[in-house]
Amino acid sequence: MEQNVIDASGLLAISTRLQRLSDQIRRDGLLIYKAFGIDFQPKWFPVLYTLYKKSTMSVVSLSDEIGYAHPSTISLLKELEKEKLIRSKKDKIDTRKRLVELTEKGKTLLSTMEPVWQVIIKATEEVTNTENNLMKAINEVEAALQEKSFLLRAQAYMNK
Amino acid sequence: MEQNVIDASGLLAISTRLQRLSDQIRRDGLLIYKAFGIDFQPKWFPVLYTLYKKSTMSVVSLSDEIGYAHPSTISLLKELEKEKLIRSKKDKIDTRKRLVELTEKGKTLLSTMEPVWQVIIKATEEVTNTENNLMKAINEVEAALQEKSFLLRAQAYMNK
DNA sequence: CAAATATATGTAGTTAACTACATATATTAC
DNA sequence: GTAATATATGTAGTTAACTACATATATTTG
Repeated sequence: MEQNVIDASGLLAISTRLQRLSDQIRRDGLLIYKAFGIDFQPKWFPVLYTLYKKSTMSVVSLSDEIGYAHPSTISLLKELEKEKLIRSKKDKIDTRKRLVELTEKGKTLLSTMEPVWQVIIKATEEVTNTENNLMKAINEVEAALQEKSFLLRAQAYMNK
Repeated sequence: MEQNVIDASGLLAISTRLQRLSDQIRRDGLLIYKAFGIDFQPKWFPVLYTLYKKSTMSVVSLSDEIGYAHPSTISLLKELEKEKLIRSKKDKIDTRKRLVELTEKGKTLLSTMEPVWQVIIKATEEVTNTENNLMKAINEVEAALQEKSFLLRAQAYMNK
């Protein structure tokens, strides 16, 4: 009985729990990069890694790829441009588009990060490979939400 | 092979993924309350629910209970006080302490929220009860981090 | 019991995402 | 081929957590 109350509280506070965990991991991530003497912020990862894989992308396609609203991507790109890790140029065909790519400095940084990534990946695996795997759980939940939103699911229960 | 790259990328971007999911769930939570015509923000939940369970608490003990830094709690309490959902009084014994409790309005709101919670709980269960249960995964990861931090685990790999 | 330390609360400023709105260019439809 | 619509980018302001610092009161120690 009391267990139900606790479960309810946990479920209702799930966004809070997720955010706290996110903050915690990000702070430690930053410390790990520092310990390796690398000037890199965890929040840069999705943008830089995507450009590393895909070479050249427009702002919106990059945003879609990493799952961010485009203004968030723009502000990350501003930082990365200031750090000279990326550069951008106009698309000759569709002049609305700004094409973004890694600079040499960016490519060099990403390759020097390889060993750090190995460490982070191992530590993350160690922490998340519990009975219920967190990464897989996130993937599954995101897939479920894509199929039918939280709000629609709730509304189905409301109409009963 | 490609699968490994995707996994590595996912693991490295874990804080980003967690935060995005958190944002998404919170936004939908707000919409659900709105749909019920209840003036309630998801972020209020941990504070109000804890006060509902424990009656009266100081600012710091409340913060510890919900796992927030105390300034975050103070700013939530300010909002809740403005909404007249909570009130506070000095601790007669230890005058440094501010004791916080629900007002009648707060208690009434929480009881009218009971049916909404049921809907949210059901929708959340539906979304999170996949093969790897998200709530359980969070609990497991938080327990693992409490035992040994992410940074310490990474450092163990660095020294090899 | 006075000084040093610890604890409780509070304020100011930061961060990293967001939404809403604005503008420029491209595409589609008549 | 022009008008209407859609798409791409950008700016401004918001949000909800945080850290760092400041102050007041309690507790501990010599």
